[in-house]
Amino acid sequence: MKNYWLLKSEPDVYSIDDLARERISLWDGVRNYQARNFLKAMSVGDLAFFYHSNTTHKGIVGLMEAIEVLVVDPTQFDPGSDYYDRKATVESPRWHTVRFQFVSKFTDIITLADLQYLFSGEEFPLVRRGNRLSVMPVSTAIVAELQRRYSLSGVV
DNA sequence: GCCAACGTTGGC
DNA sequence: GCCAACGTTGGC
Repeated sequence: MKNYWLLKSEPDVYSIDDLARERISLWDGVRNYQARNFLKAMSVGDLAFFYHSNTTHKGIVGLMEAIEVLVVDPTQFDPGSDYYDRKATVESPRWHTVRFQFVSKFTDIITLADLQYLFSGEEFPLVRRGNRLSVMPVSTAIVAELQRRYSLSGVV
């Protein structure tokens, strides 16, 4: 059973083009427990929509695949990192994450405005007002609807 | 730049 | 354990 997710990133920090270039990326720096718990629930082979947040062109821009799960986020141990967590220890790390591989960049961005038009906040937490969650599941109903309306290269 | 909607922290 | 103050995300 393949699950679908959506992960937000500010393109100024890390964009779909960065992932397209690097091909593989460790999704480090998540410091929210709900988001982390979703990361921990991912399985190898799961697909994740890549969402550009906090930018002029907000929306889903591509797709990536989980290739390694339950990876200990190394930035939690690095005092020089923005994501350093002094309460985390190597013996009992707090933050686990996922390594992703680039799948596709969509020809056309699925804009936030489109998503707001298509889905209610009930259906899709992404479009819920004030929602800040950076990692969330995407229901199969939403995936099907997106597939019906857009050509989503890489979505099966 | 504003501010809604949280999540976290720390005093008690 | 409560909750006020503070910090952050992210749309607008």
